[in-house]
Amino acid sequence: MARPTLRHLAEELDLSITTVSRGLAGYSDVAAATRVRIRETAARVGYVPNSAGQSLVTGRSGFVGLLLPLRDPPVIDPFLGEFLTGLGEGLVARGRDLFLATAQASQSEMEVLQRVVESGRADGLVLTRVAESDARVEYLLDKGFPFVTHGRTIDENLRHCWVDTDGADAFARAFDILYSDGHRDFALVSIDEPQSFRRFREDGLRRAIAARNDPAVSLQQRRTPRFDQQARTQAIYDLLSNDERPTAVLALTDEIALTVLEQAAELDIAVPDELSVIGFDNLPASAWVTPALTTFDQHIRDTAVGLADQLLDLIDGNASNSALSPSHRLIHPDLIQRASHGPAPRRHKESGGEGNRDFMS
Amino acid sequence: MARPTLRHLAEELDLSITTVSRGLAGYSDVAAATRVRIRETAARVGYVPNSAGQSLVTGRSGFVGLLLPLRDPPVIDPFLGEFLTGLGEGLVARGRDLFLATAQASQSEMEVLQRVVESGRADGLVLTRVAESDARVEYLLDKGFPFVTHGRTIDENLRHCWVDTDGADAFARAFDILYSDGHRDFALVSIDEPQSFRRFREDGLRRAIAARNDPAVSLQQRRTPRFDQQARTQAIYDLLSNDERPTAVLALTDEIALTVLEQAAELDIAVPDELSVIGFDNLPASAWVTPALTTFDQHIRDTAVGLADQLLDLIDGNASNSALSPSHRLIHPDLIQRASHGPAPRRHKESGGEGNRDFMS
DNA sequence: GGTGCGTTCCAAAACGTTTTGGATCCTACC
DNA sequence: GGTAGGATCCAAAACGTTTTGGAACGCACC
Repeated sequence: MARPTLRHLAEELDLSITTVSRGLAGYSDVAAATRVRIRETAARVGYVPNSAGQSLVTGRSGFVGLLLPLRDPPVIDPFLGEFLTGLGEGLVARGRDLFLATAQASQSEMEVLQRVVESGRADGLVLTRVAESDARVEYLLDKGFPFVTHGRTIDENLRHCWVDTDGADAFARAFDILYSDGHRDFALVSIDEPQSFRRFREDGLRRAIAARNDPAVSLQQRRTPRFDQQARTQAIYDLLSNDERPTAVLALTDEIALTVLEQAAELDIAVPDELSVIGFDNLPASAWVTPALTTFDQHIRDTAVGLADQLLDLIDGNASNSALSPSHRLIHPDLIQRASHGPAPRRHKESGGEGNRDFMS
Repeated sequence: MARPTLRHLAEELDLSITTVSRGLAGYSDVAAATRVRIRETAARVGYVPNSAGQSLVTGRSGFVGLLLPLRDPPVIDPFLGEFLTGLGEGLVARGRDLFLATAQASQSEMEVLQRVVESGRADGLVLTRVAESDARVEYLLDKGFPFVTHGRTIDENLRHCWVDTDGADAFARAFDILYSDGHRDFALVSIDEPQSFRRFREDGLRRAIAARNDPAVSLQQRRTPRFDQQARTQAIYDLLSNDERPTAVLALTDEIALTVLEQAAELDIAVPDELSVIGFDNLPASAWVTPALTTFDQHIRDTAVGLADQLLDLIDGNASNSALSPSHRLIHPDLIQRASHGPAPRRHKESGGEGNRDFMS
């Protein structure tokens, strides 16, 4: 027999479809003995409810969707695997499955979004990599569709549920560590795109600098397009071969930090003796490289589990909960101290004094 | 209005549900003018067919499933992101979505498999990381359910569709390169688990050695549990601090190769001058590490696209195609020549002669 | 005028499930 | 003996779609 249905069970048991259905669901409506009989036969023939039938009548698909952004240059998100594993873990614990909606390069992400929402293929959505202001968020809020985001938007942080990494705090901590180690000449190497994670990390650094209120502190900034490795390498090369080379570099991501290490090696700049580098992400490569990169771990997997929980609360509870008091969670990244940072080098000019750093503008 | 249905459209257009449905599907039995009218209104109200209704009547869910193995120690598959991106790419091009079934640690993977197959949530399945003999494959063959696997099983390669990397060939090539560079003392560092990719790679190496038929060639082997990094490091340390240390190490995976590089550095063994190392996988870390690792690129993304194509052919075409002449594809990995391999070092004993290597057993 | 055919439309059934609103029978109680 | 109420079961409707098997109409042809 192909797939057994409720009707097959009903016939075999000489019961009605209703009774079989309610027996399986455990309603007190059906006699205990009958319930046992039903369950036994169901188990024996390996009955599994057809999900299309189920979701047609319940209005629930049992799926949570994730929009998979297919980038124009085919770049693989290094966190995707970890993130998905976490989502899967969080979802399966509460009986849902994950569904990946891939956006073709040709059609816009918004079209895919609409298709998913309107077709009822998913009961809720997870959005990643939100932009500072994000059209997807607006659309979903407008539709009243349950969703959570990994990362915040800038403008209106309170209108929907999110989980985010506290990048501002991490960058402030990184700065404090380096400052305490005597560094005064900083550089920030970042990207050229209005991603909100960039905004928070950069702001965190700037606020930490401002809080010190030390005129000796200088900050150079370099921003290049996110997926243009060549431009990035060039910018870092320029930064490091500069007369006013910084003694400490904060990289927006490990990917950038690794390039900093590479270019430092290229220019025979000793890390960490002459240059301290701190990244963010804790990529696997960061542990293998020499010197091993000091960085922050985002706990991507935990973040994803948290997002799954948040979303399921939204779906299972009252969906309008989102509008009333959306849940937010800021995850505290862990500093992974490794070998790429250390005390500031003595400057070439042995001036001794503190505020007397003539190479600064 | 919530989600518009065919009935809403029909009422608005003063047509029957049938006509609207067939108009949208483009059947010739609705007048061209009507068809245009239908399409216009559908687009205007943003009609998207409800997928539960659709799949209930068509028997197709529109989903392809992937079983996500949740490992007991929570290890993240480093290829998952790339693999999924490829799958998504291959599927979206032909109008399907991907669905991830996570297996809880508690329930066995087989239970999840059965649930997916019987519930009709997926029209086909992708299996990864097949074991030398795999219960999942047996089950699906038995059920006649469409599926493809990434990797082959050992025993019966011809009963189902697969795409695999030609690991045997890669390891043979790696051996030939090292042999031509003068290496005679080899080691293979591998895992302790009956994964079929291990089998093929190891066999490829052994056959290449046999083909040379050179009694001067020796091969030491080390196998440790797959996810026990400590045991692995220890085994590699032992191997390299051994009196009869090899001059060339072939690592089953880059993850292993990186540990070899790490331990070589620990023991002050210069790579590649004193030790050549070749890996397999082309992990991102392998490019960043010093010396950069020579390895093979598996083209995971292309592999995944190929799997998607194969599976959709199976689903859309005749499913029994699988039994008659299942499609196989062997992907040729690319050698990525980097800095971790080179000519064999002169041995300490300057014996000059060829077959006169007294430290060998 | 009847026949046949092509065009355009539609009512109804079907997919498999859950839920609603009883129906039936039995027991207990007055 | 009649009735209330509990226990157990079920027929039918509903979810939204696709497909089957016509129906209705107009036109051309003999």
